[in-house]
Amino acid sequence: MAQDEVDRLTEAWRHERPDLDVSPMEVLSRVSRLARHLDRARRAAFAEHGLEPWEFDVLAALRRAGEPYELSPGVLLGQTLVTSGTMTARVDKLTARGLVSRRRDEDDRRAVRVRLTEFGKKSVDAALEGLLANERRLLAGLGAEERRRLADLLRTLVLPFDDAPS
Amino acid sequence: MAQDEVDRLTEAWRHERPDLDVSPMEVLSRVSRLARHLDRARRAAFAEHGLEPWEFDVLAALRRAGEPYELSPGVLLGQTLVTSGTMTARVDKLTARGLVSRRRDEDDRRAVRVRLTEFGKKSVDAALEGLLANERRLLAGLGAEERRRLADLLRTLVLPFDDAPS
DNA sequence: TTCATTTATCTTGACATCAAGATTACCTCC
DNA sequence: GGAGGTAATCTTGATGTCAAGATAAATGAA
Repeated sequence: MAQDEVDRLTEAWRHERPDLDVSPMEVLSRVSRLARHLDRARRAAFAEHGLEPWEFDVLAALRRAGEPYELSPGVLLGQTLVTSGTMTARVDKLTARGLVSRRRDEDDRRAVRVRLTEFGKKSVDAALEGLLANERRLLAGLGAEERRRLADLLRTLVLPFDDAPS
Repeated sequence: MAQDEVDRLTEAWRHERPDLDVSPMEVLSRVSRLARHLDRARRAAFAEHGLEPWEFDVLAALRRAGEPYELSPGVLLGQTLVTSGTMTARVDKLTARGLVSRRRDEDDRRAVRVRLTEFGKKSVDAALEGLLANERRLLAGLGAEERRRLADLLRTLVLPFDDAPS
C-alpha cells in the first residue's frame, strides 16, 4: 500500500528520535488528520445547502429529538461538546436566520426552549442527505465488513471518553 | 459491547429518518468525535510542558526536519494544514516566546527561514514524550494486532486526501 | 531589458470559540 | 416564608483561525 503523510511523519520521528516508540501516532495522528479533512468536506457539503457545520450540528440535534423538535440550550450543550457561551451565540445567530425560534419556558423561567422552525427542518433534512452522500463517497475505499470492523475499533477508543463526561 | 454516543445518535436518526442509510456515520462520526476528545487530551498533555497544541504542531514539524531544524513558512503550511495568515501569526507568537527565530533567506529575499531555538528544541522533545505516554494510555484498550489493523484502515481513508492536496 | 506572471509571505477584517464571571430564577431546609 | 445554595442561561474579553487581498521579490518570454 502507498505511504500517507503519517507514514512519512513517523519515519521522520524514528530518524530523529530513535529512542522513542512513536507507534501510537500511527493510529491517533491519522484520526486527527482525517478529522481535519472531514471537517473541510463537511463544510463543502453543507455550503450547498446554505449551512455552516456548527449550524448543522445544532439543527441536527433538534431534528433527532423528534417532534416537536425542541430542546433546552443545556441539552444542546451536552450533544455538541461546546460551552454555554458558545451555545448562546449559536442560538442567537440561528434565530436571526430564522432556522430556530427561542422562547422562555413557562414553568421554569430560567429555562429556554429552542425549537426548529419549518425552514430549519427543511434545511437540516436536505443537508443531512448531502452529508451522507458525501460520506458514502469517502468510504468507498472500504468494503462493508471493513467498515464494520473500523467502526468497532473506533468505538473501543471512544467509549472511555463517553463514559466519563469531561 | 456497550453503546457509545454514536450508537445512540444513529439510532435516533434511524427513528426519525428511516428512509436514509446513516451507516456512514458509524465510522465518520466516531472519527470526528474521537478527534475532539484527542484534542482535549493533547491540550492537557502539552500544558504540563507549557505548550499549546498549535505550538507543538509547528515546533514538531521543525524538530522532525532534523538539523538545523529550519523550514520555511510555506513548508510548515503544508505540514500543519493551516492557512498562510495563521502561520504568520503562529511564528510571530513563537518568536515572542523565544521558541523559534525568524530570519530572511539571503538568496531569495521573499523567503523566510523559521528555526527552532535551543529552548524550542528542549520544549518540543519533552512535550513529545508526554504526548506519547498519554497516547499509549488511550490505546491501552487495543492489542498490537488491532492497532495495526486500525492504522491500516485509517490509512485507506486518509490516502485520497493526501494525494490530492486541498 | 522589460513587463507580466508566479511565488512567498504578511496584513486585514470578520467570526467562532472558550473561560470566567454575572444574572436570574428555582429549591430546600430550618 | 426567608436565606443560602444550586441551576440555567447570558455576558464579556481574549484568542486563534480563515478568506481575501496586499506586498515584495524572483522568473521567463519577447
